[in-house]
This record gives sequence, structure tokens and C-alpha cells, in this order.
Amino acid sequence: MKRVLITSALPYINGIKHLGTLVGSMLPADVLARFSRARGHETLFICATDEHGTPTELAALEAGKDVRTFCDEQYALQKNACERFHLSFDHFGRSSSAQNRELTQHFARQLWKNGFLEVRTSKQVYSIGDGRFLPDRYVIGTCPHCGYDRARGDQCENCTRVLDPVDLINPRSAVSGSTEIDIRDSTHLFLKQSEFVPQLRAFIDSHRNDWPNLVTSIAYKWLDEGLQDRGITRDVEWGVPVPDDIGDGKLKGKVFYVWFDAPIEYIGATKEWADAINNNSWKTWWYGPESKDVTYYEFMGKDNVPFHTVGFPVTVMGSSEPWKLVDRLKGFNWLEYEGGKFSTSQHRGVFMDDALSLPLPVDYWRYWLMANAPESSDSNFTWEHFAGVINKDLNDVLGNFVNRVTKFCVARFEGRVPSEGEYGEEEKALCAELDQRIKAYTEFLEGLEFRKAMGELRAIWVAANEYITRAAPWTHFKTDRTRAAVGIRMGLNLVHLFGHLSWPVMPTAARAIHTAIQEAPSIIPWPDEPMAQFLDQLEPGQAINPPEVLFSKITDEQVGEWRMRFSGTAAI
RNA sequence: GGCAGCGUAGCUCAGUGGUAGAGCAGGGGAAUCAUAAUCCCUUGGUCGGGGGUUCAAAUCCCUCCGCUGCUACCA
Repeated sequence: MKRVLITSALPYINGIKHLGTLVGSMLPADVLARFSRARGHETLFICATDEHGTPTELAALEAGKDVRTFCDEQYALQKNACERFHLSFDHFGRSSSAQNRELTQHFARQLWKNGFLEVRTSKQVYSIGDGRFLPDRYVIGTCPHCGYDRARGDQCENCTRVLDPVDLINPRSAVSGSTEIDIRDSTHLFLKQSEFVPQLRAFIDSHRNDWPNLVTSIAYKWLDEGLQDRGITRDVEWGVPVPDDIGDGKLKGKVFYVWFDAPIEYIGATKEWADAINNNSWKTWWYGPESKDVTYYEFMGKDNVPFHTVGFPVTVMGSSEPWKLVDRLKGFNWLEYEGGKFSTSQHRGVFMDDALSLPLPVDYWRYWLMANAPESSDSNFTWEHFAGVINKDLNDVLGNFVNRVTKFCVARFEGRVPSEGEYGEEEKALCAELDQRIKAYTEFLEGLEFRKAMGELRAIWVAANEYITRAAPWTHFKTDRTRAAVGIRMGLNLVHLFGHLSWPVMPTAARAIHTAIQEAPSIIPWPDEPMAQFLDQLEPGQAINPPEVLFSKITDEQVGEWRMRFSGTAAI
């Protein structure tokens, strides 16, 4: 059997994520996972929280909690939000797990043994006031180029110049404001990425045709600009400790950089999954000949691309062990909010918990986000657009079709699948169109072209409305009951079809639609049969159960209220 | 500053050498099963500006303008 391994970029632990994070990694990965399961592939869908690093330590400090407790709480929040969005992870792990610690240390030992790690001493910013080393961007001061007085140590936001923290005039800690800033030597491990350029280039070249242009162009850019060796350790507390046997004991107290251990957590979380169910198959997904039948998909926003096309592959290649590299890498652009950026600090835009707090089915979000995924360029969420799409596509085109067909069946055919008559030319033409559209829909999902896939799904709903208009059972019923019966039987079969086709993107609505016709399995299988067969499978005489109103519309008042509420400035 | 992506109808976007497309919105009509929901027809664009290559350019090349992102210690 074909095996499909899917990972979503790990959401950082520091607070609930906004819709941009959802649309750029977790949600499309979920749609693929469901699609893959529906087709009968053995599927493993993995995600986790990315917990280590300075921002976590500082957020915990601010919250007055120890880091572990802070992460435990945030993990629970994020896991809950993901569940409520019906993200069907087989396992939602944590990069702070024992499994990840073990694997991260293992990879580091392999790299050290193979000579791909080097101990180097570099100058780091130390804040005496905070009693800790600070990442460059946590030092602020006056820009030596433009005089902007809140320039960050890595880059001036005002003149966009790249800076070194030692260049700042009047440097101070962004954490405490302390001006007691010291530059101290610190010893770190560097990963010799530069030695892997030919191998990486060959790797990227081999995926020119099956990765988005966005992804390969980012990867080539890094290679073309001259790949530098990268520090993979940090002077912080919260992380995977560097083992004593690496670096001749010179790295005592250091931890690995979060970007070193985070991708390894894809594997770590797989082991967490296996350990939790006492199953020792985790390695067959990742390692050696046993993983040959696995196709591995990664999903991420464009900011993550360098780490997945360069950093992580170097870790894997440098281990000289046969760990699996990604096969299909899907990258996304940004989702904007009402023409601007989502802002975590100003709480501008819709976050996962916000979306869940509104009286809207989760499937509204899932459908809109996939239909408007930022694939070829950044895309923009506006309440007006969201309401327009939901009201038209889900309420009018899909929901109303289910409603009109099932209601008519109850009114005129005793709520049972009518038995009279045979399918004719109209039905044959419909089947031919749907065969073609479903093929296209399937291929778009296989090709990870979600926006186009949703367009095709919508076109399928429209085709059903066109058919029922031509078949006009309400007209024929008065003079030719048999002809009306044929139209309604086809209509009911179409409703059943929608339960199948909509499941990967709208699991709850799909289940409700399917249940209108008959009980739904937990995984609603993909329709592989020709439509002439699939759309003629409901047993005549079988009772149906028209659902309560499937969807309801978003009102102008709601649009106005929510636009105000999430603007990030009006909220006081 | 450098690099990358983007710029196509009022809006959101497809289209990478061969007569400019879809959905929404707008206009007209049909139908009355249905959540006034649907279906049919239709208005609308010198494809960001300019130059070039070509029998032919939204598409390839040059240049300019605009927007966005990245620029390696935030993740």
C-alpha cells in the first residue's frame, strides 16, 4: 500500500496562532491528510509545538511562570484550538519531548563524528541587567546610519539596513531597557553548511518541477548568495542540551538553536506517536529501505522555506544515515488582514481562538481559507469577501441544493429514493461532465493546488444546480411522475456525492450532507467509480433524512461588528 | 542598498508565444422545488508605463514605476 507522511510546520508555542499560520501550514496539510486517507492510503499526519528559544523564555518571564509550566499551558491551548478546527493530526507533539531530545542529540553526534560541526568563538551581546545573552534583535539603540532611535540590533526598521548590535549607539536591552550591555565571547557549534552546496543544489534541482516556484527560488537564492556555516547552539536555558561528548566539553550549559531541533521534531513527534500507542513502526516512516514506499510532504509558510530546503537537509545529509528527505514541499505566501498585516502584538486580525469564538461553523473558515490560499502571491482576508464567498458558495450553491432536493423528495416522494424511470441523455451528459471535473479536482489536490481544487469543487456544485434546473422535477411532477422521479433520484445521488467530495476540506458539513442520505463512515472514501455508476447506487425505496438548515448566512451587521472588533485599534 | 515575488475587468484571481478568461458585484430574462436560494443571457480590460525581439507578446528581453517579502542571532 502507498504510504503518505505529512508534516505541518510547527506552530511556535508563544501564543495562539492567527489564520495566516493556519492557512500556510496546518490546514492544507490536514486537507491533504484527509484526502489521502479517503483514497485508502496509509497516512501519518504529524505536527507539534515548537517550544524552545528566547521568545519563549521571555514570554514565560513576562507571564511570571517557569518556562515548562508556560509551555504546558500554551500547548494545551494550541492543541485544543487545533482539535476544534478539526485538524486530524495522528499526533500533535512537543519539541520539548524526551524523544526529540534524544533524536536531536543523536543527529548532533553524527554530525560531530562526521566532522560537519566546528567549535567557534564569536562575539555575543550580554545584558548585565538581564543576566543573560540576548539575540541581536533584542538589543535596541540608535541607528548609526539614519539616527532612528529604536533600531534593532539585527536591522533598522526605519532605513532597512542590516546592522550589527555593536554598531548601535546607546544600546540597551529590549527586554528590560537596561543599558548595561556587554560584548562577550561565546563558544558555539557551527554546522558546515557550505560543504553541502553541490548536494543541496542537486537536491533542489531534482524538485524543480514538483515544488512551487516560490520554494525553489528561495532555496536557490540562499545557495547562489553563498551558503554560510550556521551557528546551531545558543546561550539560553530552554532547549535541548548539547551533550558533553560533543565539542570536547567546551559547550557546557549550551543548548541547540531551536531551528536545529524543530525540524527533527517531525521525527521526534513520530516517535512520540508510536510510543504512545506501543507501536514500534516509527522508523519505517523515516529511515532506510523500509521507508522507500513513503511519500513525504511538508507544508509551511515562506519564512520557513530556507530551514527546510537548506538547514534540515544538511542535518540529514550530514548524518550519513539514510533518513528520509522531503519529497513534496509546499510553501505559502502570507495572508493579510483587511489590507494589512496580521499583528500579534496589536492583536490585529483573526486568531484561531477568535474564529472559534464566533457563531460560525469551522467549515466556513476551512473552506474560505483553502479557496483563497496565498499560493501564487499574498492574499487578503476581508470580512466582506469572506461573507460574500460563504453566503454564495456554501449557502446558496451547495446548501440550498441539498435543501431543495431533499425537501422536494419528502414533499412528493414520501422521503424515499424514487424507483421509477431510467437515466437518459441529461443524466449521461451530467456524468460525463462530473467525471471530468472530479478528475480535475483530484489532480489539483494531488498537485497541492488548493485554490484551484476549491474552484473545481464549486464548479461541481454548480453543475448539479444546472442539472436540476434542466431536469425540473417540480414541473414534470404534475404531468410525468416518472420523469420527476429520475431527476430527484439523481439529485439525491448528487447530494450523496457532495458528502464524499467535500469531506477533506469541510469534514463536519460533509458528514451532515452524507447523513442526509445515509449514515457516514468515519473516513468518507473518495469516489473512484465512474459517475454513471456512483450516481446510480442509492437503493430505490431507501429513506432519507433531510438535514436542518446546513449553513446560515453571515449578515451585514455581523460583518460590520466583526470588522470593528478585530481591527486591533478599536479594541480597548 | 542587494535579492525575490507580485502588478490582468469595480473586487478576488486564472492564463507563460497563437483571436484576452473565471467567480463575485452590475444589467436583462426564465423558473417557482428550495435558505429570494437557482438557471440562462449580458455590460465591463490599450494585461502597471515605455522600449525591444518575433509573422505573432499578458507571456521572451531591456528599462522605469508601484506594492510586498527576505537579507542568515525572532521564529
